[in-house]
Amino acid sequence: MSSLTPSRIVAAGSDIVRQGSRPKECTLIVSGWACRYSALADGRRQTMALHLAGDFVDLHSFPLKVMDHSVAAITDCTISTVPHDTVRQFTEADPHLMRMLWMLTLVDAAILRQWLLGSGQRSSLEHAAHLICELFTRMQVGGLATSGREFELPLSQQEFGDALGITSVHVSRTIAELRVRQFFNWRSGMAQILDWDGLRDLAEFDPTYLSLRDEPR
Amino acid sequence: MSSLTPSRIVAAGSDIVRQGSRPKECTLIVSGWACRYSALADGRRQTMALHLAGDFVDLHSFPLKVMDHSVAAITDCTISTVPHDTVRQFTEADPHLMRMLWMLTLVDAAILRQWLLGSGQRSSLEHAAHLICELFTRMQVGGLATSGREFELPLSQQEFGDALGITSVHVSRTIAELRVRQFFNWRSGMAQILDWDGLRDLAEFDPTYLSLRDEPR
DNA sequence: CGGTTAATTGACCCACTTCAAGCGCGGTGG
DNA sequence: CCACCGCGCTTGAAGTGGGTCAATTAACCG
Repeated sequence: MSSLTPSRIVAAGSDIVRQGSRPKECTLIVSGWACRYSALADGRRQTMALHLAGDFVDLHSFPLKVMDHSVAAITDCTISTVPHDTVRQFTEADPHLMRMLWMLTLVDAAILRQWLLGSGQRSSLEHAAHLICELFTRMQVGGLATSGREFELPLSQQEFGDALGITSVHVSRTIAELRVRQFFNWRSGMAQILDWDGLRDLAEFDPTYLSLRDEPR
Repeated sequence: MSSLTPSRIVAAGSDIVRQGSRPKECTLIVSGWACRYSALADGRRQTMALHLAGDFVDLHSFPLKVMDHSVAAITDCTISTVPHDTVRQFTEADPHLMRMLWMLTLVDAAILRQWLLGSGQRSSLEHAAHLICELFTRMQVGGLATSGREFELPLSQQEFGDALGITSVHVSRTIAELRVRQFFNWRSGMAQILDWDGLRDLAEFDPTYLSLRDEPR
């Protein structure tokens, strides 16, 4: 889209959008990994979404105005932005485009519901397996998987745990269990699926919620 | 809106929309309480949203087509529906209306993020306090609070626990603790806030995420 | 090759679960 | 009008998944 600003690079670890701010533009991840997160006063931190290349991280700031959470770069990220004014013009001219953007935020919400289901009801092993299935599926669809069973997962176990709502110590034990079961391996930023069916069944993963099928909208 | 169908009544406990279905209309709660939920194969169940009079429970089915979760009536509910075709016509004619509906789904998502933060990081006491603050605030805004500190909360402790991701036994103990602290009381469907500041501070409740302020959209 | 950060492992702890037994209370029928 | 029933709430005792704390090892990096 010609209305994208020239891309810029954000260093790993730094915030892209801050909670409480009122963005004037929407941010698109061109490359790298980012997360949305919120923290409590004493530092307990919850990641609410993981974003890959091709994702808008703050589309909701267009209708909602105030950010209720922050977005941070996990790896170095290349980002590009679209001014809200441009989004407004384009979407008012084209209802279909508005529906598509709306839909993107709804897929984020559907993912969020799965995370809540995982956090509330799944064991940490099931929850981790589900997140792995989700990320692998999204990366395959986005053409980001290295091969049929490998993909980059450049998170620390701490960051992975922030998404699951468990400690890094327990992430280590959980991944160890997945290794023992020969379901999954993950070392130095590279992950491989060893047994997709095993993971899928353990997690009760059903990709419907990702709305991958082409449908008239 | 004249495009609403005549309302009908759904009995407490029955499903309003089923997971996997493809609704042809959007459902509005006219009176009563409803919830969105998902369940795992063995019956573990997570509530993903609580809806009151005035809420659309499945607006997302308009852009997304397939329901990734179910909606159930908690109390007897009066509901009304708007055909997707009507929503389509009206929103294509009026971008502002589309943005407003989009915004409603985004507020649901913001609530969901708070629930995830609660489920992942807050203790059950803090989490319960936060949910109480949220519901009371929403009911006040909707004119549904009985008085300045009372409101109807017609859920069983089981249902309340399904929203928090804890067992009904632990809900009982948690509410007991809030009673001991003189923060909150809840008996036979009626709840009262005894110490708003206490609850708010315990929960770190900040209503910004509910987007209550009027803003140009 | 030393210095730093991330992952692993072990021992102990605790918030919440499970199981099970009372209890209160509204509803119903005799 | 009251005995009885059933369901939801409460309470206690015991179990457990994941947390905390701390020491060790492995990976990375200049």
